[in-house]
Amino acid sequence: MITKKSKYAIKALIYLAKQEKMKPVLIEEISTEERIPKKFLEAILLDLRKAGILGSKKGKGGGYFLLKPADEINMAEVMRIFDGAIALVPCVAHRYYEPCEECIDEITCPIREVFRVIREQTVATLKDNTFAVLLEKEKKLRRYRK
Amino acid sequence: MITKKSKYAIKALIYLAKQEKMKPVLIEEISTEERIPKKFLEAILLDLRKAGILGSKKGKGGGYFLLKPADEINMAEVMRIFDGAIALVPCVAHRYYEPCEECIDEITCPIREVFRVIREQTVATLKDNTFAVLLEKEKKLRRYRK
DNA sequence: TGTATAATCTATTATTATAGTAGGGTAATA
DNA sequence: TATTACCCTACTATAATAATAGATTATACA
Repeated sequence: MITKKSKYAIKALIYLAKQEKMKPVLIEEISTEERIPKKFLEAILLDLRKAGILGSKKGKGGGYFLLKPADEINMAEVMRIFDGAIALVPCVAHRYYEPCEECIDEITCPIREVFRVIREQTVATLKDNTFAVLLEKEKKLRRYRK
Repeated sequence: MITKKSKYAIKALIYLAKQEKMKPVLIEEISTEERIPKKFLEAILLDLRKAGILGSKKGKGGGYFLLKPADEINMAEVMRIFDGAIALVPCVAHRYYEPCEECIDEITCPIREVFRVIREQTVATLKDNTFAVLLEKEKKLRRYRK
């Protein structure tokens, strides 16, 4: 399961992607609109800034804003920031590789291949979903609802 | 990430699938051969028995054995026993459905669809991998190694 | 230049899940 | 009928998650 941090981060980024470009948005506003605990959101936005996804401005008229266009940010990179590896076992992770500690022989491990395939499928799907795509999906869903 | 319980369960089942059919294997033997803490393994095998995957026999000559042929047991059902839902968010889980507690509106949630696709891909891959398939894979990997 | 504003940093805490361990009880079989 | 091996209950250590509290720093603007 994905963590709340990842989910909150995705929600906050969708909210920011809807804004006028580069216009800073208050933590307070995102917190209220998306119902995310303010202090918790603070830490999340800070991580997104450190990862180079968001920019920030202090003082009056300050806030957070996207540093890149919405079609250049995808769900895979966001989830990796907060949840680490996307793979279900560390031995097939791409950026967070580690041998499975209980593994006797990685080379002949038959389940490794299975989890490698799953990781590739999952990463591909997450990468396809940029925040531009997510905005489009939300628009469509809202139309169908009416 | 998958839990150790799931990994140990898969390893134990592979070990049992290699045995002469219906011949009970001691917990002690599986524990030693697969390097799984014995007491921990006991609980795992018990869960597999309660799930109808394994049978057991007490007393001398007893032990655990597969109740079904290896091609009728797959990784998805095993992982569900120990890790619960395979989905990355509860709102797209098949057998363990729950609304996401922080979700404002499930109908217009754009990430739900993404995680639904990922769940379907993952489950399909896990289901393809029956324990008969895993045994075949292991054989192949051993051949290539030499 | 001062002050309100808003992000940033440092610490602490509650809760839950994981990964075991300990020790005895119970049932089947030679 | 003693042995063998499964079965059950309870406990514990560690780590991760999901927060909260309070002090600090940077910035705009009057």
